[in-house]
Amino acid sequence: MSEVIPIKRERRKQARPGELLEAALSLFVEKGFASTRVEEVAARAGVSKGTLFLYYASKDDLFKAVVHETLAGRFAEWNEEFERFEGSTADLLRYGLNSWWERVGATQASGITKLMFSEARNFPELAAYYQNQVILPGTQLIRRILQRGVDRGEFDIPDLDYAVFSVIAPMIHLQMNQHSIGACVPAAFAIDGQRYIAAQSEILLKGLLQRPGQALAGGHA
Amino acid sequence: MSEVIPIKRERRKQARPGELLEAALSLFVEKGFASTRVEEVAARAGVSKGTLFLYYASKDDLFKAVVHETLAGRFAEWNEEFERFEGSTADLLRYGLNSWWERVGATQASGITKLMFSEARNFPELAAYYQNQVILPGTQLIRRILQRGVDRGEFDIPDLDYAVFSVIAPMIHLQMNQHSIGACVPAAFAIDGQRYIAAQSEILLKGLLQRPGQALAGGHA
Amino acid sequence: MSEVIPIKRERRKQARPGELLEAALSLFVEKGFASTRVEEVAARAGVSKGTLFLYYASKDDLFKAVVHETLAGRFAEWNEEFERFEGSTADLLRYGLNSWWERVGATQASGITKLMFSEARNFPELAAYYQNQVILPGTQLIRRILQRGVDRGEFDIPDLDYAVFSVIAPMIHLQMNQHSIGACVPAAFAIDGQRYIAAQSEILLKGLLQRPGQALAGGHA
Amino acid sequence: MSEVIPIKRERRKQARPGELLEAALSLFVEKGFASTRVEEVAARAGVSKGTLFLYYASKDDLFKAVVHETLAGRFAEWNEEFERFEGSTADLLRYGLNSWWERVGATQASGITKLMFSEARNFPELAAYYQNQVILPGTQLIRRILQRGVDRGEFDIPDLDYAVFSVIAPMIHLQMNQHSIGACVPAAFAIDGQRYIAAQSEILLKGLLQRPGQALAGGHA
DNA sequence: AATGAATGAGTATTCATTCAT
DNA sequence: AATGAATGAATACTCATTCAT
Repeated sequence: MSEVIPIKRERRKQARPGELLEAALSLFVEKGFASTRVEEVAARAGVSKGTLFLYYASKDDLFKAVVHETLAGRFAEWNEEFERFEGSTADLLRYGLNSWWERVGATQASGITKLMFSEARNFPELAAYYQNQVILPGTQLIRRILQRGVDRGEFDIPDLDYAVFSVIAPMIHLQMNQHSIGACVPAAFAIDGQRYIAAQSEILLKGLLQRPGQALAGGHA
Repeated sequence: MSEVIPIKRERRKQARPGELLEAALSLFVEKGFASTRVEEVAARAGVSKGTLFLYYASKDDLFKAVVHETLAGRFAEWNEEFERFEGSTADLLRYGLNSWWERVGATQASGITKLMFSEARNFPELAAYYQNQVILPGTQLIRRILQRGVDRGEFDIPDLDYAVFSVIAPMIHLQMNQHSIGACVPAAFAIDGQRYIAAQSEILLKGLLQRPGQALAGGHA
Repeated sequence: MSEVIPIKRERRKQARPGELLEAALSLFVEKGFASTRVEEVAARAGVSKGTLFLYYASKDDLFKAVVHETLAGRFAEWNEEFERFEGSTADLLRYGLNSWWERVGATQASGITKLMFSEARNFPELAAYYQNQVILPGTQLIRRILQRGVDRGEFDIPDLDYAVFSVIAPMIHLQMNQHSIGACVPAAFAIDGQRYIAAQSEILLKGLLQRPGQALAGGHA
Repeated sequence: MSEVIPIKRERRKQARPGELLEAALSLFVEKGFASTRVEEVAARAGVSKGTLFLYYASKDDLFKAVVHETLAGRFAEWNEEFERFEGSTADLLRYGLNSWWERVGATQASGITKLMFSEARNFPELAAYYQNQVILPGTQLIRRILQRGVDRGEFDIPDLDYAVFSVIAPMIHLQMNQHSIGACVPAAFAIDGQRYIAAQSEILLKGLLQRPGQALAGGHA
């Protein structure tokens, strides 16, 4: 009874930065950084313009905070998870892509990719950060998975370094689409993420798997 | 003697709109629509700000013109070319991807993709245009190629509608990368387009091709 | 044990307004009224912004309080002191200037002059107050001293009303300099107040004193 | 008749910077730098806000330009003029002070002094410039005049370095007054510049002149 | 057609002031 | 009394657009 329950003001203060970042992410993704007014961000977060500047010193700072917050320490957890996986590498890859879809692709967080690709050249410093925090660890994670397949005799991959893009490309494409053209187009044309992931997984896996007793028919049959 | 000058001037005058569009495309791709100043566009095209407005009524109009100009009638020619192709569908696909790389991917024109994905939500009207002029015809072109493979017993494609993305995704990814992160990152990390196309082609084709006498090992071998 | 704290607090509380005025005076003098943020004033006084507004209803009010506090009842004491002086009027003037230097010129209080001259036109009401509380009484005090010299046959002053400025001008100049250019300039260029007062006193007195048996050589020799 | 007379637009363009500086000087003097809005300056110069920024990149830049413009090369001319003077040094000093009053003290230009003293600490870079362009040359000019008087046996000046302030102080005081308190006070209290200069000149000269056959009565008669 | 001077609506940012705690 | 989070009016500065030349 005498316990001091955190009251309105206090509770809100704690929540402010997060609410602002969420609002900023969605608006930056929607309209781009330059076309988003800080006042809109503040309004969507339910505060006044002045309050935003209490937490972030400038619009640029806000952008940086959005990127850091959304990306920070994404991969530690996943690395572990995949390290412990015990099934076939094909299943690992399927599982990975589906997990990614559920945890990232289908959520707000996926917008950050569109944001980075759209604004990279205006924020080279952030582009470098993204390269180091997302692209490199992501690429390495995928590379380790593919390597596992090769090591276990499951996969046959001539150019391992570039094969990772077979996994990355659909993820990028799906995210970019969702947050741009896909959002402007009648529902009939919209891409179904789950079906997309399923279809790509199967083609991709068939493309990677070792085929007992035969070489690729390729080239000039 | 008095002939040379008028010719030069005339040619210049004729060239203006094109020079402006070219300048605009590269700047829009570099910095985004909102962060590009019309004065920069004019300067890069070698004319004054006022002159730009002689040709395009507004910055938005300029953007639309850039998109229309860059996209107009892209596919008619290709459709025919592919219709006449006589080799295997695998080769057709390889040829298509390489052609695309040479004629689009490796050129300025590839920037339009980044532009469209970045700005779609601010120009829904253009997004629709892009959908109709590029995405639909492009998708259909690819779909026809895949269908050809299926019809001829070369390919085995469970979900044809979504299989087209296996071809599209790498093209999108490559273009987006080139004009964003890829442009901000040390050369060592840069992606080699030709190698990228080659690697993806082979994985993709292996993933699509009919495999005599066996089903996909899938799931839980 | 429980006595010490309340005393401290009490003393603090009593001291607040004074600490705030002191902080405000020095900051206003340093940076001007408009460029000084109330938050800085509060910080320098060791309280929060909100607390300042507990004591002064607005920034303007704070400014007025600074001026009133610093100027209030400056002259009553001096008038008496000078009234009782018994030596020569030259000595009285010397004594007056040196006293002023010690009690005002060399102290924080001198800043108020810079402040008033800088801000007068934005605070005409305060300018009037300053005119009445400082300029008029100051002028009259000096005028009485000069009159004393004339009455006692020590001084020869053709235009008594404007002669007072001979005394005032160096004081103003010295104060203005101290709190502006003088504060921005290498020590080598700085003006030594005491030497300044001494030098001006002597020239001034020589300029005022009766010269037995001869007229000014001046003008049209 | 066929002569191309500079037309409205062109003529105005040439005049712009000067008109802006004039407007800025008077407003800065009136209200201080911080309290003057650039829009007011533009309005007083008869142009829009945007136009001001066409000529001066920032409000700070405008301020610097005002100072430079008003002060630049003030002293070259005067130095020469005084070098050629042939009368008594007393007359030279009288002439100098009256010239100064007519050419500077009574004009808009005098406001710059108030401006510099008020804003020096916010623009240390300009304070240094003022020190070098105005205070130093001004001091030296006056010192040379006083030295001339000493050299010719006209003046008796114990502390020459600080004696210059006897000349400077009234000029500063007069200017400061004019542009601050003096502008806020009923006409009855206003200082008459010419009378001020006259009164100070005579007291000052009497204070500087050699007195044949007697020392200063001073100190302790 | 071409220029570039001029405009003013639009936007990021600051800061005096309020008020819930 | 004291705090400091929140506000929003105020202001410097930008840039698409106009238009006289």
